[in-house]
This record gives sequence, C-alpha cells and structure tokens, in this order.
Amino acid sequence: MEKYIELLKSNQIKVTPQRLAIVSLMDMHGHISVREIFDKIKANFPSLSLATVYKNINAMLENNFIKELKIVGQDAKYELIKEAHSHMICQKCGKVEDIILDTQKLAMAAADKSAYQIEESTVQIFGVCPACQ
Amino acid sequence: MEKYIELLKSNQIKVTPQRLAIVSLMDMHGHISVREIFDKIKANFPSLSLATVYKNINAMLENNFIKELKIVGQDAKYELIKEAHSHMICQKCGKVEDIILDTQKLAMAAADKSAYQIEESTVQIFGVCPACQ
DNA sequence: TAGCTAATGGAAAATATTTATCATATAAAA
DNA sequence: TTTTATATGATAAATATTTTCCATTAGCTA
Repeated sequence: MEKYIELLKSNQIKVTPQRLAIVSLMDMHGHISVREIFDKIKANFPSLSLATVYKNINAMLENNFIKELKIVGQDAKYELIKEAHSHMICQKCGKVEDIILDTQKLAMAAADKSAYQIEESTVQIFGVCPACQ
Repeated sequence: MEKYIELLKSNQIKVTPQRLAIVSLMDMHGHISVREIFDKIKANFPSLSLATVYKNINAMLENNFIKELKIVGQDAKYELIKEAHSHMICQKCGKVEDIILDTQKLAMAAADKSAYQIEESTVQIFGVCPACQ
C-alpha cells in the first residue's frame, strides 16, 4: 500500500482512500474499465460515487501515470504506466495480459518506410489463451 | 464503382446507393468513423439517415468485410478488410495511414512466450507525420 | 489541531451513442 | 413488368457515457 501512497504523492495528488483503491485495483488487476473499477470498489466501499471514479481517472490521465487502452470489442481500459509492453488478448474470455516483446525492429522499419518521427507503438496480439483452448 | 457493387453482391447484401456511398468512402478515405461517414455522405446525399449508416455498418461487420479499428484519443473507425497491415497515427493531426510491416516475428515471439494460440495482431505506430513535423 | 483547499457523494443534467418503429420506397427475382 | 422481400428515412426511444453542481467531508500544511 505504501507504494501507492508514494505514487500519488509523487504526482502531487492528494492521497484519499478512493484513489488508493483505484490505483491498487489497477495494479492488481492490470487493465480495468471505469465500470469495473466502480463496481469492484463499490462492493467494499459502498459510498463510492461514479463521479469520483471519473474525476480521478481524468486526473490520473492528466498527470500521466495511467494510460488508456482500447481493444476492439471491449470497453476502454486503464492501466498504470510501467515498463513498455504489449498485450495478449484472449478472443474467447476477453482476458488481457501483458507480454514483453521486442518492438524495436518494428518501430525502426516503420520509421524507414514512413518518414514519421516515431514516438511509441502499441501491439495487441489476439488469440486463445491456454485456459480457453 | 463496379468493384464496390461486386463487393456487396459477393456478400449477399443488396446494392443500394447508400451502401455504395459508404463502401466507396471507406475505400477512398481508408479509416472513417460513423459520424464522419454520416456527415460526408449527407453533404451530397441529404436524405441519408444516421440509422441507415448504423444498420449498414453492423451488417458489414457481420458479413465480415469491414473491421473496426480503435485508436486511443479517437472515435472508433472502420475500414475495408484487405491485405494485413499496420497503422501509423499522427499524434498532431490524427491522420491514420496504412503501412505494411512484417509482424511475423513478433507473432512468433508472442506464441513462444505465451502459450496462446495466436490468431492475429494489431500494430499501431504513433508519431508525427512528415506534414506536421 | 486549526484552517485552508481540494476531494467526495449523490443527484441531475448534459452528451453521446445506438436501436426500435413503421410507413414508404426500392432492389432484384420471377 | 409485377411481385416480394428488404432497405430507407425520420423520429423517438432506449442506452450509455461523462460532466456539473454544491453541500459536506477530509487531507494536509503550518
């Protein structure tokens, strides 16, 4: 829990139980939608308001320590910013998992072919997870 | 125009002026949102209804000849299904362009690391396009 | 711990998105 | 052509999403 307190403090945003709940849920769960955040936290914390979730998600996006993740067929999800990684998505159960892949060569190839000034890349791999096979 | 007629016919969906407009716009424009489709076509075709656009987008998704594309910070977009490709997205002007990249190695690496049965992958490269630099 | 500032909750309102309804029009097969 | 099944348009309605308001509560600094 201490690390979540530090995370909030280092971003100059007040430490509240609601924010700790959101941040720790994101860290545990990995990728989670506004609706899921609200429902899961509300179970243990009935006074939580959806407005609070939205306000905090927005604040965290602005402070740049979470990022939005869009996946075809799913609601927008949010995750803590951490080491660069790609996502594996199960087409059966919808699960999203992190995977570290080397995307350097891909980015270089894109730079060569395109004349874009490359900033970052997003890789999503769709398939069927071991549990669903 | 003939090729769009063929595309619709080969998918057992009736050829209507509205559908031809949608399909040809998608082909020209590459990636386009429901709202953009509606606004652009409506300019030359004032009787077009938004409901018609939705119904057709849904029918085309079901018939599997268009696909949805989600990009952080943008509305959902749709494109005709064609040769596998990745997307370059300009962070300044929002433009989306196709680019052919070799994603084979990445998919293989993902398969090795994950035990997923890989079906497909989505690669989005974000950067600044030549015109915006 | 007192005081200031910001966060929260609860509700409503504002937006946005998507679907349903149904009378009319039209594509395509006979 | 005529017929039939389907698509369209216009609107309303249903959903979904996000923001606003403001009184109350609670972090946090001094």
